[in-house]
Amino acid sequence: MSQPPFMPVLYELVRAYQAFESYSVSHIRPLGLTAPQFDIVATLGNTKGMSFKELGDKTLITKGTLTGVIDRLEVKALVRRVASPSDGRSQLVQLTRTGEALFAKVFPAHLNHLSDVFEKFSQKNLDDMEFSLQQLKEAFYTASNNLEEAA
Amino acid sequence: MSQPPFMPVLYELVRAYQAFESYSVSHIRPLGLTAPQFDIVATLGNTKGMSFKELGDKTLITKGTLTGVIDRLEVKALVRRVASPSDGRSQLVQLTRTGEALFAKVFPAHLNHLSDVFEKFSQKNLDDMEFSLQQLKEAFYTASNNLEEAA
DNA sequence: CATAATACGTCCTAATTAGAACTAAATAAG
DNA sequence: CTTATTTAGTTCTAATTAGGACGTATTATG
Repeated sequence: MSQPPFMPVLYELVRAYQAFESYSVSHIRPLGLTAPQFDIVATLGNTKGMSFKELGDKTLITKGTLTGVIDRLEVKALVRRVASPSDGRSQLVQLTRTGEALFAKVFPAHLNHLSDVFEKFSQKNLDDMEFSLQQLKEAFYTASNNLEEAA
Repeated sequence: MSQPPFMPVLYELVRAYQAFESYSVSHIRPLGLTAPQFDIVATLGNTKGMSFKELGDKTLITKGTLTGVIDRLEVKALVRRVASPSDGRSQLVQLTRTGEALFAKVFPAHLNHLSDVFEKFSQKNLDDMEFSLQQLKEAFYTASNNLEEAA
């Protein structure tokens, strides 16, 4: 009946993530973008574009989902699909002129919004957080790999 | 152009959360449950049931979503809706006999699945992680409240 | 007590989500 | 070179997601 010692960590992980999402969205939503849409625009900013595969790896959005998100950004004229010159299966996604303008306006503002959260933290404090989260992430990766090997 | 010092923390937060979700779902999915459905069953286990409001607060599932999740669990005969005796607006959600049996079988197994991840961590290690995540969560809460006050 | 303001859960809509089947293209194996 | 396997992106389905409108019930205000 006693609670395992790792439960508080998982509880706080979920709450912290949700708090971040909620705070982040409070700034993104009024811009007329959803969180995934903003994520895509932010990822494409200052690049020459990238494939669906690469976009998915960076944003953790799976391919099935990504098709729809890009569709909607294309309707808004913020991104465009371009056939890859090197791979006939691959589509490159790029910001349009409009998309670049939005990125230039909105991305710095979003960083500013986020920076308010971290005002009170020292660099050491941030480093400790990063380290804790890395440890957690790695532990889940390791455990996942152990499952695969067992299969 | 230089990256704000808090970006690595946010990056790791998102990755750690995703890694947790992915690992957790790998155990839940084969049981025929989705993550939110499992979350509800786990939350209702060893209780006399609770209102939608309380369920939502505990699981961070918003009301609009919760109605559908409970609907599907009711179809599976794992939970039931009961009118609240004290509040005419409120519905209590309880596990059925079947739901309790599933909880008794599946919840310990899930804890066991999760415990594999944390094997290598000392208690101090876990405490540090929890502290870091609490700090993060609180910082987002504080920043959100500041926004509200400004409005 | 009568009315106003809240609170609870449902319904609706648009978007995201993952996974599986599918088509087309590239790469590996023989 | 030909076949087999793998990979990229689209399409489809079932479920989740948040937010807002809505009806009903409760609580606060006068």
